[in-house]
Amino acid sequence: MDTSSGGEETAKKSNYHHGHLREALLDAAHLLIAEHGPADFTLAEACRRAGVSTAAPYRHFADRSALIDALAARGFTLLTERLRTARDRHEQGSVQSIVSMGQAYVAFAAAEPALFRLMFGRHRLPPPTEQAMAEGPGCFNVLLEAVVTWLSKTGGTPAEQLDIAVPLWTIVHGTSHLLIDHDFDNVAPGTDVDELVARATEAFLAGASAKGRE
Amino acid sequence: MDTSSGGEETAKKSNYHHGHLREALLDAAHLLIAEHGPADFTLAEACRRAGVSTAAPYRHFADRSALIDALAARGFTLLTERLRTARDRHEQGSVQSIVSMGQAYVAFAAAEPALFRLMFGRHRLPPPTEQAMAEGPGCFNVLLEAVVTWLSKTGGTPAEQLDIAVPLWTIVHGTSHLLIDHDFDNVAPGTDVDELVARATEAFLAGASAKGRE
DNA sequence: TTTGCAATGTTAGCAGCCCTCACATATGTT
DNA sequence: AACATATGTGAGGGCTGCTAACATTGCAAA
Repeated sequence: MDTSSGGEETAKKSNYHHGHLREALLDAAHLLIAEHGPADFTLAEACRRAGVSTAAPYRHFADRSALIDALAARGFTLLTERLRTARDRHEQGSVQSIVSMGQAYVAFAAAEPALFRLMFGRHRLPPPTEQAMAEGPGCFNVLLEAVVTWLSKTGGTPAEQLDIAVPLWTIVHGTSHLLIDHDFDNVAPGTDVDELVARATEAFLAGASAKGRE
Repeated sequence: MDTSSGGEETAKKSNYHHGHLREALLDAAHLLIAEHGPADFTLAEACRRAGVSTAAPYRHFADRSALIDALAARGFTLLTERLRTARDRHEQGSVQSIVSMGQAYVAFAAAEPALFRLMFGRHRLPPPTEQAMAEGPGCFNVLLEAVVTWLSKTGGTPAEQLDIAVPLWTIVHGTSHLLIDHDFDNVAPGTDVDELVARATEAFLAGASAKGRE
């Protein structure tokens, strides 16, 4: 992802016009929410880090929350990539492949807790953005495809894909939240989330395919 | 929960000293976060609703986030009650009883999304409060007990309780978050969360007990 | 090349928020 | 009755998001 690769000196001539302000603000915001959490994120501080006045962002974003939305969009792109990579480490449609995706999902949340919260936490009632409609599914589709393949191997039908994929999603999504909110610490300290995901996924798939067969 | 039962007129003599300010502020805050979300909650607005100056809260709470913590504590008490009630609607340690608890968990999140986010979203690194240590588990223990009973019926051992209870928790917790963040809307609109919880829970328990027996 | 316009930056300033401090008022104890 | 304590108020500092008017730059047509 590293968007700041080599910039900085390519066009240092003017210093009145920043040049990459939009990206610079997103980078600064990314660092800030990682440090202080999404709630305490301050537009003014991001401006300071980008070396720019507090009015500058409004040339690139409608308001504070628009910047945050843009950051979330970045996150979905990143997560989708990670899921594809994880999926491709094992045979298409295998349980291992599905488990691997789940582990990658949780690992992403663990590595970028603030970003993860941002992505899923903007509970905006306003019309689900076009973008959100495209990103969310884009991400979920990676799982759906794998599930369809798995179903075809275990004698299921594509019609059941949501019955399988959604519960799997809840498992890894719940694990992610509980992990980054430190809720395992009080209740089950030292939880190995990779193993947790693997066992829960395998048990669910076993139970689900057994049920389908009865 | 209605904490304001009958108050208001019992001691209306002075009106300089409010009398129930702490509770009144919590009630106002509860309403406000339900209306505008936890992020946009404003201490000043809560003061306005309670009919009090913006300096008054600091006689009862260290700061804004202390008030929010108190609200979260209320939430855990409430959730624990709901779980107990749900559990007792079916035979002790039955799958139905466990499913019922999961559905109550999700129903709580659906009814009080802002409160739910508050309870689990305060990712404070500062020492896990004594209270948090007591509340979190207090809540989780309701599930743990049911799982132990279930294990004893299906030939498992109490040592496996976390291996069963934690995945179940991730399912309902993930379902709750995805539901209140409207993430099902894009991907699986019209999802019946009660059925989702029931099927996921049953499939997981079936798969887990089959695995234990092999 | 020069001129003009659109893009992108700045400063100044408003309103709102959290929080503190000094002061006012009620409560209850001796 | 007198004091100590608890709980309220008002004023104000520092920060924030955002807007408006102005300044600077880059680009494209004349």
